[in-house]
Amino acid sequence: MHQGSGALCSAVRVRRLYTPTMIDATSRTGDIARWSNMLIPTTREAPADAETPSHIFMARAGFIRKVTAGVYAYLPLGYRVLRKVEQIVREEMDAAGCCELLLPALMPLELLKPTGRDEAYGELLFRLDDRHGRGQFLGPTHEEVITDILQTSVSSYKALPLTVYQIQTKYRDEFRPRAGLLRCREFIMKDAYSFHLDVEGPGGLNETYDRLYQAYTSIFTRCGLDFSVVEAESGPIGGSASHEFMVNCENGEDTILFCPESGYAANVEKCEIGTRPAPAEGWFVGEPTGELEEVHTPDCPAIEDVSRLLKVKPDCMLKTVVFKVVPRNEEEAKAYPGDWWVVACVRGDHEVNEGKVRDLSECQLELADADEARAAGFEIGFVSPRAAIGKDQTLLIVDPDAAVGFDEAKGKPKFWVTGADRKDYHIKHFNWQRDLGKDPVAALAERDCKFMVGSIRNAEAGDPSPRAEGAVLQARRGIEVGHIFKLGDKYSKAMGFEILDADQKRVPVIMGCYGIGVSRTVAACVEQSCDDDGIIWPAPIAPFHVIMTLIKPDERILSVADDVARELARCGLDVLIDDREERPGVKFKDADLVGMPVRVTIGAKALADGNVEIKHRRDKGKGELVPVAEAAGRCQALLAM
RNA sequence: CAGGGUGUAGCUCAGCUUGGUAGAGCGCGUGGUUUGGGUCCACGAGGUCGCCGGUUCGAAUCCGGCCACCCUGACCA
Repeated sequence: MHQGSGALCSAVRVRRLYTPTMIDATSRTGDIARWSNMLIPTTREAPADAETPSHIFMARAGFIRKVTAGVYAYLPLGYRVLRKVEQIVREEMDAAGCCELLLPALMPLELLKPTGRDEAYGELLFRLDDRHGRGQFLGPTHEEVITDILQTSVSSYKALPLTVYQIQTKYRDEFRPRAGLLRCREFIMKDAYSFHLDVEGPGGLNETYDRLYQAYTSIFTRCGLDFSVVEAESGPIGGSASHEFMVNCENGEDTILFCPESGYAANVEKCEIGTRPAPAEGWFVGEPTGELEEVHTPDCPAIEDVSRLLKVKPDCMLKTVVFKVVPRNEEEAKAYPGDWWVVACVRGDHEVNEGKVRDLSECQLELADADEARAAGFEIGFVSPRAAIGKDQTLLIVDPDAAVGFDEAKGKPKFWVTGADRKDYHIKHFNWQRDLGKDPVAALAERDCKFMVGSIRNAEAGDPSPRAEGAVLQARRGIEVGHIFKLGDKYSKAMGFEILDADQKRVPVIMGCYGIGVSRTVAACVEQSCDDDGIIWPAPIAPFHVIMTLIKPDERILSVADDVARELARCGLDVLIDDREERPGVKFKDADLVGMPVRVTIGAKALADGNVEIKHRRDKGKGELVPVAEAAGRCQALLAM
């Protein structure tokens, strides 16, 4: 848990906010391009595999082209957006005191041996053999290389703290790439790594972590995104504290939960649940609902199957999941010989959260292999909490929502269905006190070390907030665009990266790592900002700020267009002149599709009075008539809105 | 990885059940027409029907194998 940054830990939901000064912050001269000179293959129809708005529109508008599953070419307009996002990332990273470098994408497999990530990454890792038969891989992230480089180039504590970053193509052989740029096998990522002597204090990890938290907030704000920051699990990269930056979007793959009272927000994997008080009668207390009855449930290992077959709601069922203890080191393996098990029991409509089971049991766990568990007496698919009773090396944890014998809402004893611990059978009228095989109330009272009640399920909307009395969690979907981690000494220890401190003591270096999915951010922008006609780019990352639609591009009109474009460019605006010999309707449709924030229409009629038409992409209709001389100013004003 | 589905023109798809050597719309080219929200008309170019094998006089179509792509799910049994 990240300590000491108070407000930073709470959810920050940032409104779309960008100002004109951001557009021409560098006071550079804008670009001018003619459509006829560019590759912008717009289409009326989307590719059959495109389903989400960002995928459909970026394909139709000619920003990207699929080359193979999860691999895309960035066409000129797409590449311009990508570069603009990259530039924002660069500016903010540099401002936060980080320095840019470029690591290789292709690396030797041996590099992952010390941290064991060649195994840990498994199938996700893109592997290949070179002509000499040496194992190579394409980098999914770069902790090992950068640690290796720093190890051989930084030998004094005086060089720390240090934060380096790169913007690189990453490779992950996803099970299932999907949704265009949102989940790719090849994608662009900014990854940063920081190195410290300490966690706390000046120059420590926390200081950099907080600074990059702020930098990320600036980056996504400048990109025009509506996003939330949530507490997160650190996942396969490992480490302690971690925050995710989530674009708020219904199409997102991640579920986040937040407390409207306290501002607490977390990924569903991580989200804590507020106290769920014991029933008035106490845990497990309640009369049986009937005789214990065994029912034949062939081929129904899943809750859903049984629920359908027996016409029993999942919230009247107990789901029992078996984990095997994995010794964390040789000491543990020696202290606890043989197989140890943790049995987690939750209500049928809930999901077991492995992280919570791990924390409560204080053991490293993995889901038990079905055959192995059967051999140990757990009839996987038909397990009940009874299976944990009477076994020596087995801990049973029951979630509060499952640990009830009396249904307070209905005012009568709780009816339970659970496995019969025998293939193809379940039991009805399970009663904790009568049928468990030991007295759960007494076991709790005497603090039986093999039995406990604890919060071990994923949080859901409607659960009590862990941070505000009486408040209730709400759910929202999001797209993860940034993730920051405190790694601690995980990598430096594994790779033996130690350094002499001021007291001449060898200490492992403390690390942090910080990622931004650059290409995913581009897609997330489209998800969040489009309408039926196409994309509506936020000005700071639009491929061009202005599209100039020429109704009939004859010499005179072209000359006026060039003049206006030069003036706009002088103000720092990028201009795309649609000079194609196309019907006006086609050009208007394409202008809406590609989504430049401002359109300047130049036609003979308005021009006769010295006017052009200017409108924002969000506004319908023809736009307002503006004298040619005032066009640049009007465009800037619109972009600032 | 499991389950389902699809591969036919640059794109979106029909044709396959019931075998006879391939179609539409969009796009593309030429000519005309039109010129402020995907004009209209005519003519035209473009396909080893994913690959390999089998059945057959004959296969886009039937059978087998492979490959690619897509959807759903996914350590919760």
